[in-house]
Amino acid sequence: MTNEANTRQKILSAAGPIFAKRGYQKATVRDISVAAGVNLASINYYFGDKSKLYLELLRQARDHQGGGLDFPPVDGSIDAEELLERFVTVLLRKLGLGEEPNWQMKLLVNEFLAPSEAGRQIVEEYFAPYFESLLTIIDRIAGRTLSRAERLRRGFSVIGQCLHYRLASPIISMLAWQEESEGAFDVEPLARHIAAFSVAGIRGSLESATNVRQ
Amino acid sequence: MTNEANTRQKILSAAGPIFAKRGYQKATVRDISVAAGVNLASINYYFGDKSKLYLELLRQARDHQGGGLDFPPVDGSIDAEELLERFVTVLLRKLGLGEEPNWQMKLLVNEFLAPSEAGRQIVEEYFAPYFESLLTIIDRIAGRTLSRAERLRRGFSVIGQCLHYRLASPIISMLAWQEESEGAFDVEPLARHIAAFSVAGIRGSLESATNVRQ
DNA sequence: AACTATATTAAACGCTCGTTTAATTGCAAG
DNA sequence: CTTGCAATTAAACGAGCGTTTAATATAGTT
Repeated sequence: MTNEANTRQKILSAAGPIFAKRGYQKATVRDISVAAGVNLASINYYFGDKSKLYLELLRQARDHQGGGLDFPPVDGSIDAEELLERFVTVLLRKLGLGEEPNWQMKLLVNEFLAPSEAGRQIVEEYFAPYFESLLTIIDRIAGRTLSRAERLRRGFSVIGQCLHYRLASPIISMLAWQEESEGAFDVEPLARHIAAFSVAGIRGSLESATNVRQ
Repeated sequence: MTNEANTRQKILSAAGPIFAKRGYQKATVRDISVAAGVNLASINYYFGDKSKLYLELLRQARDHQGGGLDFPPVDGSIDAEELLERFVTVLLRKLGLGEEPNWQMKLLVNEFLAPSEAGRQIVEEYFAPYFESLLTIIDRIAGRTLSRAERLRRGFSVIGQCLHYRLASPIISMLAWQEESEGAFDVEPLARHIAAFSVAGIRGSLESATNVRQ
């Protein structure tokens, strides 16, 4: 009993970073067992199989994804534009701009981009509330009632800009090779740009939005 | 001689869609040989190994990526905002919104997101000119001279919005489940939204851009 | 001390993969 | 007809993978 929780926990601790770094397919149970300092067969003994271990880690990541980088509450006391910039800042940080993201966030982002059948629901449970709070910020910036489709498109425009810096980072560093761009893609200036761009975009696309058939 | 080009071509034709659909890792040489109607060993006979076949296909994709969806020339005779909307429309189509993209584009996008050592240069050669032409459109919309960093950030904001619909499509269909959103994410209305959002974003972020330290 | 349920271990199983081998075919040149 | 070379084939190789097994060790109970 004293050891059950022990090796089980050792497996979980070792597997998280490995799954996050290599992805589900390329992460091998042998690597995990070695990193955990436990026998190979222990993984199947405690978790049944590789996929169940992965699912357990995904649930852990959803439930307490460490880091303390939680989005500020969306209340009425703060300027909406300021709120958006904070939202973008936190999201960029969570996505790993500036520093390495923790394995929990990596796992969730991986599932976000290529959901497995089992992981789909978990990711939805994690991201949906954040996305909805972004939509309320957008409502306040727009200043008028938007249709569901209008809100979604503006929300995706914000999220898309942020995700791009995490997804296309190899290409970005290829194109942004100049020394003059020094620091231009650090979190703070980047968040300022995305927030300013988006505030103008949200407001500016309002008049034309009424003409868009949907 | 009559047969050399024959089986070689059969392999190339069969391998393209398979690599595009499954990705490099999950695509197996056995699947390819069966689909091509060719002996398993022929692949190594003609191409050396799996990675060299893949590289050959990547080069093919870069050189003549079919579909006739080329971006319109960026000349001065057309309104810059109109140009941007066309650019976005073509990009969304290339990315496979609305219909299945051809395997050439899929290969290039896959490499774009997770470049292999060998493929990195090929992807850069393909995307760089398109990206630069987007930057000139942005210049005209901005109406004043931008620094390299300012141009890049605005370019990435446009590209990021477009890519998001290809990358996060599973999540998007999860969040946009409503019937009222019917048609709101088809190519044309989506392109109109992204173009309008971006034009406003490009112009609106100009005044604050001067205050951003970089 | 003997028993029992649990935990750990080394080894092997069965499968898939990319690749290689060695034999055979097809065909044009001498 | 025979020689020689390119092309094709069936088969196997060897490595890596997730998983299973069967034996052993450990600790709690009576």
